[in-house]
Amino acid sequence: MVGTPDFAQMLRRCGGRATPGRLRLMRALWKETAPVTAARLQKSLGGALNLATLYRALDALAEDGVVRRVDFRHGHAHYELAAPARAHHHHLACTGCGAVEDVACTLRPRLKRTSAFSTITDHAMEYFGLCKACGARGPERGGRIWTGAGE
Amino acid sequence: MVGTPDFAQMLRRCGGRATPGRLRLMRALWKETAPVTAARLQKSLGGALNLATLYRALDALAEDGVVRRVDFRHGHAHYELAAPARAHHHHLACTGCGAVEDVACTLRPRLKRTSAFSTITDHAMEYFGLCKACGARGPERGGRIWTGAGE
DNA sequence: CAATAAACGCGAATTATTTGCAATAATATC
DNA sequence: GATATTATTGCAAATAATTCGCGTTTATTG
Ligand SMILES: [Mn+2]
Ligand SMILES: [Mn+2]
Ligand SMILES: [Zn+2]
Ligand SMILES: [Zn+2]
Repeated sequence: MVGTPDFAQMLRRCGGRATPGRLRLMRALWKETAPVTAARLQKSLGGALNLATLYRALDALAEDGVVRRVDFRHGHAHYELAAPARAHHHHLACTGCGAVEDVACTLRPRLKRTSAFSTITDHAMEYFGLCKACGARGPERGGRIWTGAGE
Repeated sequence: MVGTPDFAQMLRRCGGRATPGRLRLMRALWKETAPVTAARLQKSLGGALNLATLYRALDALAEDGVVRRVDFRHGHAHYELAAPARAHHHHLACTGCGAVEDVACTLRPRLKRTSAFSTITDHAMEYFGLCKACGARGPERGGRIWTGAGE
């Protein structure tokens, strides 16, 4: 992971097309140092992509695990590059100024002193998976069963 | 924590008023077994509270830490009773059917086999706190500094 | 009981995100 | 390289969750 990853190949491997728009999107995400909003991303792309298109691309990429959606409790989503471009990790967000610091995922986060943060006032941790019933039902073709509609 | 907590006192201790609406809200939350949406909560209250009022109450309560906002990646928030009524914990949510299971917070979550779930496909973990700059600045009267407006 | 500020309902406004649809362009095939 | 197939795109309109303004009610305090 020395130079820039081959995004074109990465996109195609996920069953997508390497369009100029998505390539720019990947490169823009690659440069980011912290999760960004769709709106900010669009600006950073010089408005190259329509916002609706951008959301669609991000959704597709998140679906494939190439992009990770992050919730900082701001009322909107943030996105960042995930595997295989970037190693799995978590975040520490400042509720005061919005500063974000990466945190390694030890799955044993007895957070030690961190350089840029003084206090940890709260944390969120949610696990996602399949209950036995759904797991037994097998990977229903197409994935997602429960859409969340109405709840 | 044998019987029902004294919600009236709990509300007043947080600088709020023990209105019939908020008392019913607390009792409704107390009965819930998993985080619920504002809309669902309103129904469970028989529409006793206006949705806007409900959101205002939930915000205030979350502010005081009495209520915890949970993100299950459904595009809307879920709420549940927190301290001192309920012990701190986390969740395991089924992306298939939406089933939710509580997970103890060991801060060392090497998730062992759990009863109702077969697989854990993903998890989210975000920490919140204050960076050194904000921490040094002290608890600005009123709390929140960064509103997230515009980002 | 009167004063004060919190809480309420209602309707309108915001915001993030999604969708329908017709036009384009990337990939696979020939 | 030309062609068929299908994903992607832009744009405008639609949703859905959450918030706000404001005039009215009511809990709390003394
Ligand atoms: Mn990160
Ligand atoms: Mn719970
Ligand atoms: Zn800060
Ligand atoms: Zn399930």
